Formats: sequence, structure tokens, C-alpha cells
Amino acid sequence: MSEEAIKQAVQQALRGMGVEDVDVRLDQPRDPSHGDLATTVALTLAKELGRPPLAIAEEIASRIDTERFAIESVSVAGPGFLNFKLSSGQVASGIVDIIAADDDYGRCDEGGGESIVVEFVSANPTGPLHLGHGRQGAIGDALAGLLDWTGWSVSREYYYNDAGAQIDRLAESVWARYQQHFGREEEIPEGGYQGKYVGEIAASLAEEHGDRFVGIRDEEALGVMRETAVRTLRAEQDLDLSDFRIHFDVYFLESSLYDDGRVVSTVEALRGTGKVFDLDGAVWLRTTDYGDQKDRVMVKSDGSPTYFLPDVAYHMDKWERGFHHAINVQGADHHGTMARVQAGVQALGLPAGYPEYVLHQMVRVERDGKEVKFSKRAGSYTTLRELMAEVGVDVTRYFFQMRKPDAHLVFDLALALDQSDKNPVYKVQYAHARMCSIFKKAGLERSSIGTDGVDLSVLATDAERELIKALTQFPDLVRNAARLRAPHLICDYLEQTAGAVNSWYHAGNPSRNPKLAVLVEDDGLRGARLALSRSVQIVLRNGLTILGIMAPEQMIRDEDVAG
RNA sequence: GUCCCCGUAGCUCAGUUGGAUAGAGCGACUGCCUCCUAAGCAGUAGGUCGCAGGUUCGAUUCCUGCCGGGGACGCCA
Repeated sequence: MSEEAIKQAVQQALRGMGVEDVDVRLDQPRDPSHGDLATTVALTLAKELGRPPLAIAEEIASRIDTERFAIESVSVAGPGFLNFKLSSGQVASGIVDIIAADDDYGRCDEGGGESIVVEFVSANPTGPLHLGHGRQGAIGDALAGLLDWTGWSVSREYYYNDAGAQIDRLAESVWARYQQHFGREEEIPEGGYQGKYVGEIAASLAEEHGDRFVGIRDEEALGVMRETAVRTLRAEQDLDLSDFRIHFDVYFLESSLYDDGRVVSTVEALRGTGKVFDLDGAVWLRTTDYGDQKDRVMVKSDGSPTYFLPDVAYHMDKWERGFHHAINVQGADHHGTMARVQAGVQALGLPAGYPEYVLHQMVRVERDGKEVKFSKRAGSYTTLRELMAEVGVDVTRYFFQMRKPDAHLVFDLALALDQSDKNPVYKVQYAHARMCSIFKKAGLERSSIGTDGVDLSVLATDAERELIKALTQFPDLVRNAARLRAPHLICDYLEQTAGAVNSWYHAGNPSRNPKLAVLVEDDGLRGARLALSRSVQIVLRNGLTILGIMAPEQMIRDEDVAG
């Protein structure tokens, strides 16, 4: 639009009043009666100029050269707002950019091609993925999408904690079930895993190895249990994730940090910083020097490292691989790790605040206000796979993304199962599909719909103006959502825009109001409305693409399939 | 006790460089309608923005304190 022109006009007016170098910020008022663009410069300058804001606003308004800058009208309102109205041609000109950019509309190069790693999910291979992992996956993937769209070179990374005490508990749990399989009385150890899947793994071991390990609890037996369990569970998690349409560029194994000696060398490096001390037989890092609540143990008195040490080694590795920006998506219950990992890498010379964390709260599934738990395969929790099977991938992803990460998420199962456009996901998808169906009805390939020779100024109804304004906000929105690490802003935008689209579409229902239909008789108007429809389709599709959600050309309901 | 997050309409939630009459969906209520395929559409009601101070021309937004909910405070991850 003509934001730049208005800024210049205001600055020119201000110069006439003896005020130089003012940053004029324009925003779109919520209420369309306040014009298309507005500024609060008069309010901001009141103090500096020692004059009432209203008087300043009026003087600016009177000095604005509306003709030179092609401004339709300017007015003063409230305590001193300056409101500008644009011609419908100026508003509608935004469509040209949308259609020209197509798949790339909304992209920017803010990241300048710099590398950034987004680590998420990073579940231990000790059981099926649960809803917390699902939310983390959906948020992390959307964040990666946002960064990609804003010009970063993004790597999606998964850190497998395949070493350490948790895995030992898993191996012991499988061992116990294996013994039980052969009728021996063995109990799952304290802190072990109770889920049904442990028994399934034990049964498969019994099938493969027979009773070879009955009553035997040595290195080899536990090693086989461990290896089989980890391999099985990793394969299962990988399948869940790929069905959830999440794909990682790098799978990083914690065990590799032990194998190549980097855990040990990290201790040595940290000792070299002078921030390390020995106490009670353990090795500590003085993380309080970097703002942590208390100092942390790196090497336990039994000589084994805590998880903290490989974590530091891992993040040093990220940096050394060229990722000078890193985002870790984690459950809020892990927030204690933030300060200590940051302290650890800072001690080794990395800048404060590396890596950056996005913490998310937990998920609760409800139907009619009551908590719903699906199955018991995993023991006490609902798995991601179960929820996906129940409501579908698009709905699951969207619901996980539509709330800001640091708020608790109530997953409304009744709403998720609703296939009308009460369901926010379907609302957006319907709006997209409706545009596609118009193109089909018109007998046009959507790529053939353009703005060449089309007079867009005929898009002059209030609904059309507001819709176009919403569409042209998309690039700013994407940039902002990426900066704020806030995928939910994309959801909000899509829902709001889809609402505007749907009412515009319905208002043009040919049986009721043929003059407002896209496919009107008048060639000029039809061409312009087709271009608008095409713009809508592009923006909705691009928004959904960032989130990793399908933009269908046609909606298929369950009963259509059944019938 | 210390630290982090949250507290906005009956419910679920938006609202970031502080701006006009605080928004959306669900639910409720009132009308319409069978359509450019969509169990749909249009509208109405509903608010001391947790409480109390402070900063400001202006605070849901920033600061302080308090109350309420969740989480973390391990030589677990």
C-alpha cells in the first residue's frame, strides 16, 4: 500500500512546523471508521513541543499535501490521532504483490541466510511419544517453518538421550518382563517402566532368543535387552513422528558424545576455566557465577557424569558446527536445565543466553469439561499416536500450535472432532477450498489468474477493503511471529482472516445476492474478484504451509467417505 | 522459602516496541436460509482485563507488592 507516501507526507508537514527527524509509525486501526492507517505522532510530540496533542494533530493535518502524496483524506480524531483513508485502488493494489509472489508471499530475508538449529521432541527412547512430545513437535516444526520463511537456514534436530540411567532402567524393566514371560518372579525396578510395550519387547526377545537369558542378569543379557528396547522404541517414535509429518535433518545420539570422548574432554575444558571444584567426591561447576540458582554436579561421586555434562558438550558441538543461533523447545518442567546449560557453555566462552529456550506447558485432553484418557498401552498416559488416530494429523498439529507455548493447553476433543467450520482448522481449510472451488467453477487454472489488465479499484465494498487489508498484513505477521517465536499468532491470523473470507464468500451467495458473487456477469468485476480470491487462496495456503498443515482444494467429510 | 509460567466474556483463549468504544471461537439467545458443493448465514447479550499502589497526556500492556493456579528447586532426564 502507500504507507511510505503517508509517512513522507507527515514528515514533510512536520518539517514545515520545524520538527525534523521524527519516526512516523503507522498502524491499522481496529475500527475501519478510523481510516485505513493511523499515527500517534501528535500525541508523542505533545510534550516535546509543549502544545496540546489535538492542536498539533490539526496543524499536521492542515499541512498535509494530500494531492502530492495521493492521499484520499486525512482527519483528526480522539485525543490527537491522525487517520488516513486510502482510495480503493490503493488498498487493492496490495493484491498485485500477493499474486506475483505466490508461493513466496510472506517470506523475507530477515535471517540473512544465517544458520539456526531448532532442537525439539528429543524424547528418551524409553516409551511411546506422549501428548507433550506432540505439542513440542508441532510447535518446534512450526517454529522451524517460521524461521525458514524469514530467511534463516534452519536445521531441525533431535537429541536422543540413548545413554545414562533412564536407559538402564528400561533395560532392567525389559529384563524383568522377560523373566516373567518364563514364569519367574521378578519385579520391575524402582523408577522402571510399567507400560505394556515393555512386555511386548520382552515377548519379542523371548521369541528371538528363547529362554537363553532366563535367570541370567549379566552384561550381555542386559546389553541385549537395552539394544533391542532402544532400537524398537526409536523405530516406533520415528514412525510416529513421520506420520505426524515431522522430519528431522539431524538425529544426534547422546551416546556418540561418550563414544568419541567429548564428555571427558568437556570436563577437562571446564576444569581449565577455574569454575570447577570438587566436593564430597563429586565434580561441580560453579554455575552460580552465571546466574544459576545453585552450583551443579557434573560428575557424580561414583565417577559417572550427570546429564548436564553431555548437554554442555552437545551445545558446544552445535556452536562448533556453525549454529550461532540455537533454539531448544522443551517442556516447562525442564526449565531448570536452562540456566545450567547456558552457564556451562558460557564458561567455555559462548555468549550469554546461548542456547535460547522455548518452553511449553503440558496438554490436557477434555471432553465436556472432563479429562479424557485414551488407552493404556503406555501405562499412565495418552500417546500421540492415539490422538492422531482419533482426530487426524492436521487437527492435532493445529490444536497444539494454536495456543502460546507457555500457556497450558486444554485440548477440546469435541471441538477437534467437529467437522464443520466451528473447528478452527476446518474453518481455515474450508475457506481455502472454497476459493479453489470458485476457480473450478469458473473453469480456470488458478495459476492463470492474475492482475494484468484488471482494474482492482472496483473492489470497493467494506468487506473487500478489509479483507485485502488483512491479506497484506501477512508478511509483517510472519516476521513478527518468527521474532517472537510464536506460531500461535499464525493460527490467530488464519482464523480471523478465514472468518472474513467466509463471510465475504457467503454474502456473495448467488441465490441471495448475485451482485456480490465472485462470478458476476460484469467481466471487470469478476476479474478483480477472481484476483482477490486467488490472493486469499495464496495467503491461506502459505500460512498453513508454515504450520505444516494441508491446504486442501476440496474438503472430504467422514460421512462422504462412509456414504 | 527461592525461581519460572499463567490469572482478560459462562468456557477455551488472542491482544509486544503503552494508544481511540479491550477482541475471537465455543456455549446461550433471536431471526433467516439450502446455497460460487460444505449440518449453513446474519445478528444480540455477555467484561471492576486477579487485587492494590506507582510511572504517563494515556496502562490489559511497563515497575513494585499481594492473592490465586501450575511447574521447578536431585550426585534423575
